[in-house]
Amino acid sequence: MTVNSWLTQLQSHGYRLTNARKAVVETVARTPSALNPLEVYQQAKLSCPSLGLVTVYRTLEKLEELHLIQRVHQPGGCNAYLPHAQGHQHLIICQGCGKAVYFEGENMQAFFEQVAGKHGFTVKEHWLQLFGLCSECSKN
Amino acid sequence: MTVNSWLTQLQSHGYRLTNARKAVVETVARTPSALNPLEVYQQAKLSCPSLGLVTVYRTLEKLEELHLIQRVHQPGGCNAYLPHAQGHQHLIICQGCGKAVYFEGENMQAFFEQVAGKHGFTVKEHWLQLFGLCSECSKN
DNA sequence: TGTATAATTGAAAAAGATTTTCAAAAAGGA
DNA sequence: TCCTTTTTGAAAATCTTTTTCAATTATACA
Repeated sequence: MTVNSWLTQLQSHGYRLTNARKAVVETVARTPSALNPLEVYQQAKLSCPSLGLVTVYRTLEKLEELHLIQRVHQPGGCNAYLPHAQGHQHLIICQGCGKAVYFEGENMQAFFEQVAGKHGFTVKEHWLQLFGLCSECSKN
Repeated sequence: MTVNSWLTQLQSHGYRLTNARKAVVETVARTPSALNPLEVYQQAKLSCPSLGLVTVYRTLEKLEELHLIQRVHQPGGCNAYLPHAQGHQHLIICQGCGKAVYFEGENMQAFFEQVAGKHGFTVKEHWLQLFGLCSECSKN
């Protein structure tokens, strides 16, 4: 279960396990779409009523630093987070419900290097993201 | 020349040509890397000393609305702008000097549709961006 | 070439998002 | 349980972006 593994990782890096952190971790780990700090706060506050928004910011920062979550860039904003994928993966995000799914990079690296090479660039990193509709949302 | 074409476009959409707008347009059109509003302001103020930051925000908004510039997403922030590419293109950004170059999408659409289909998604849009070093910066 | 008028401007204020400060509370080792 | 250090939430501070508003300016028209 992602939640316990994240809590263990926080602890093994010297961070203490608190109710506030558990609530934030549970919220981000179980939500299938990217949430911004305010959304995490509102959701996590349900299970930890004393939670403050500041603690959400601080916890997200630690989770990102441990590569447990990752910031997601969308046309509407770039401050939402998702659990990090295993290895290097790319994202498809549903424009209807926000659901996000990772997919493998396949062998695009060679293609990227070739294209970049034409312009004299050496590629270090790449971002690939698809936007569309998931099966549920394309029904309507 | 991009500058004149942008000014003409602004005018043909009912916007007046002012010194403030000319300074902003010139700055964005001639800079080979993505600039954020503050950077545009500092640069454009050199040729229009009375310029205010607010006007930079308002002008960038209009240029984006006319699809003359486009917002660029980078790890360090998502509020910088570049001239818009002809047709659908992708970006390579130099991590050293910030220089940005567009490249054509080739035939990736079919691949994207196939990958997305595996997860039940219909693709509407995609983002692809490469980060690396340009020929100048990879020398050092 | 003036003049009227509607758009545009910059400053200041407001709004939003994020970060810092700080005293009180809580976690976890002894 | 006690002690030390971390963590917390509230408030204040900071930064970015937007709104408000009176003064200025571009442009159509006489």
